[in-house]
Amino acid sequence: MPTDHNNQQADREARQAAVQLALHDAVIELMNRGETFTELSVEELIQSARISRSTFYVYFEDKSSLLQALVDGALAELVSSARSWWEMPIEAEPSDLLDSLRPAWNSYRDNHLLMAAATEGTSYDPEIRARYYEMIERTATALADHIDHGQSIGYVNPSLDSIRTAEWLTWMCERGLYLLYSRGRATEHGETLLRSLSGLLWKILYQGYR
Amino acid sequence: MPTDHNNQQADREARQAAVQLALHDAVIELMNRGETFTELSVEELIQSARISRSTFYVYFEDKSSLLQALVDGALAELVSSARSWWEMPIEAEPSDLLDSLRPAWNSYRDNHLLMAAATEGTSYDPEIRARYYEMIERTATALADHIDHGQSIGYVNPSLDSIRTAEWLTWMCERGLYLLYSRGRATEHGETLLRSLSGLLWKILYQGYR
DNA sequence: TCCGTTGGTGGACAGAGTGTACGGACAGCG
DNA sequence: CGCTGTCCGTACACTCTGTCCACCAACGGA
Repeated sequence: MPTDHNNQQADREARQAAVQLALHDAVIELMNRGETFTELSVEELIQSARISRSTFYVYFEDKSSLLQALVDGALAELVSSARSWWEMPIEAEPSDLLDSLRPAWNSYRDNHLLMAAATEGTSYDPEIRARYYEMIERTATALADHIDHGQSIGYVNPSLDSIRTAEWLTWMCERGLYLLYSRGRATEHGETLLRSLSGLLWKILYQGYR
Repeated sequence: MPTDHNNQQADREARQAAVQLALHDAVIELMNRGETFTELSVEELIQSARISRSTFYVYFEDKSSLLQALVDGALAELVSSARSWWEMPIEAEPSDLLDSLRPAWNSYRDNHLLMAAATEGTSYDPEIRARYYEMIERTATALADHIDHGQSIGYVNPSLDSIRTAEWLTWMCERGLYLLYSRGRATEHGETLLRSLSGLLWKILYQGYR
């Protein structure tokens, strides 16, 4: 009896996952044609995903809940991929910092359409706003902790206000990535910008102390 | 005859300006209640401004052209208010940089609702996007020129790639201001963040050279 | 004063998109 | 075979946008 109930639940989840995957692919395809998620209508989505309107609303309350489902993983992955930066060894050199930024950079790159959709959703969707800003705050907190820790050990510039510095630097990274990828300039300038970012971060945080 | 024609033109412009002012006030009021410009409907706007729908469409093609008219001045003012930074004297000290940032900071603060509307409009409105990004690029270019000039004279860190550095720093400032003001945290944190921003900019650009 | 012109208004309406309800078709299971 | 669950398509009410147009008030000129 309970086993049967769990089986039904598992089946529903599998069906939802399948519908979500079809919609994910539809979103990616339509966005790759130049439309923003904001501009996409539910009609366009269901047609591209080849599901009926009724089915869409069986599994998702609205377009916002679809976006939440689509970006939750990407947001979490971005936060955790930044860990290589915080876990960089104490005796690291500038090239090590550059390498430690790549996981997060690549994570954003790989999910850049959804990340852009989330960024843009912050302006009209309270739930997306909450989730996205939570990601920003978690990243800034991790960076502030990294600064605090580095200052207590001696490899981070001790004159920095860790919280405020972490905020500014987080905003800089997040905005740069959004602008870079949403404007289709990553192919030509991505590596150059990543290197200059790494250089700036090194200069701000570590130069003279590491 | 031409004089008469010019009189009619002037009258129309005066009428348009009056309608635009009513709509500007409506926008500010509605946004101050927590709505984003994106979320505002033309219906809400005309009701708040106490004009008819037909009148709105006599003077504005759509909501986008209203926003363009509303933000053009604010965008131009922001760019020109940053000039105090570029024109800072060569022998300036950290506190001078802090002071030179205030005009732009205050300009953003005073127009923050419209600036937020423009930022958010970049995700669904090509014309707003073009204008807003032009503002960003003009600011980044002015900063890059400032860096180049400072490097040639010797008061800016010569190891910086001026173009890329200018881009990152512009994005940081722009994003910080948007997040600060759109999330209603400026009252508690504005001054602190401005000071930490100034400190970071000094450290990146001038420390050891000025 | 009268008349013509102008500008704003409100109402009507078509179209686009959203979200809901529901009947029909079909597959799977007991 | 009958029942159940799922997906589908259709219909529809609602909201909002943008357009059209008749009406009216105000104004200026003769």
